[in-house]
Amino acid sequence: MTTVLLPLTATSAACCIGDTCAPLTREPITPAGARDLSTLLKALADPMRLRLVSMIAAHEGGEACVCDLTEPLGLTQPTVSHHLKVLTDAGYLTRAKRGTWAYYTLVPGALDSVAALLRTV
Amino acid sequence: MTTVLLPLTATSAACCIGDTCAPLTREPITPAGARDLSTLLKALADPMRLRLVSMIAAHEGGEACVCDLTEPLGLTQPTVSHHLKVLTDAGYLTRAKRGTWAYYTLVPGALDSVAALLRTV
DNA sequence: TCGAAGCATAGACGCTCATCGATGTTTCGT
DNA sequence: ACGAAACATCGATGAGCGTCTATGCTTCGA
Repeated sequence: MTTVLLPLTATSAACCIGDTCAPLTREPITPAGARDLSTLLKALADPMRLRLVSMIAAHEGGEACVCDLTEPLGLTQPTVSHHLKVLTDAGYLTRAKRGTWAYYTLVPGALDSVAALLRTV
Repeated sequence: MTTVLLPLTATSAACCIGDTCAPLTREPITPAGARDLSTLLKALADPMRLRLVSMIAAHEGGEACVCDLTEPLGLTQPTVSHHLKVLTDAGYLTRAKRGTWAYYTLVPGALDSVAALLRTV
């Protein structure tokens, strides 16, 4: 499955006026919304995938190929490719193939979208 | 295990000046930091637990007992108690027992702390 | 043209986790 | 004192996931 979930818009974020939510009794998250958000969080809820995202963002040019990421993580190449696919399918990364190399880049605003969604829960 | 992980401080958040990170080549997340953040995200990366957090926050008084949450979720009481323990151990909820009832409350700023950490990845 | 390099995919294995039924513990009425 | 109610804990089970080895596909250089 290669469905892209991001970007998502924080639709029900107009709850907090000052620094606190005045009426705490807004409506709870919908079951479908909870399922979608949990899918996004599951993709990030792994130590190696978090390090992958961070290493790609910290790499020069904001992109990195698989060969750059395998050795510092101590994982095999298929495992790294698997994690990169999970992150790409969730919408956090994009893949650009140049020659024999596959360069992965962080999607701008992807992490911020999830962070914004977290406050709407 | 009942170790409380939250609250966490976003120590390396002084990266973005305007709306974009000027040097994208900051240092990547540490392995221990990735492990801790993944633990926090794992606790939230479940549809029922997201709905629990949302339902507790939306409930009157900002608190709810187990009996309030079992029926709308369609889960058994032991399963709901299990999820509430996971969320409490992660630092998202607090437990206050009054009589035979156990009232759960959302920890203020817990979700915002994780959201802030997400942008530091 | 052919071998090598980079990467993706397939299949398998072991572990974690979500959920359940059963049971123990505590507290409140009667 | 005793039964009932609310909740936590325990043990089991089935599904999902992270990781590996093996293999296939694509691209480049000799």
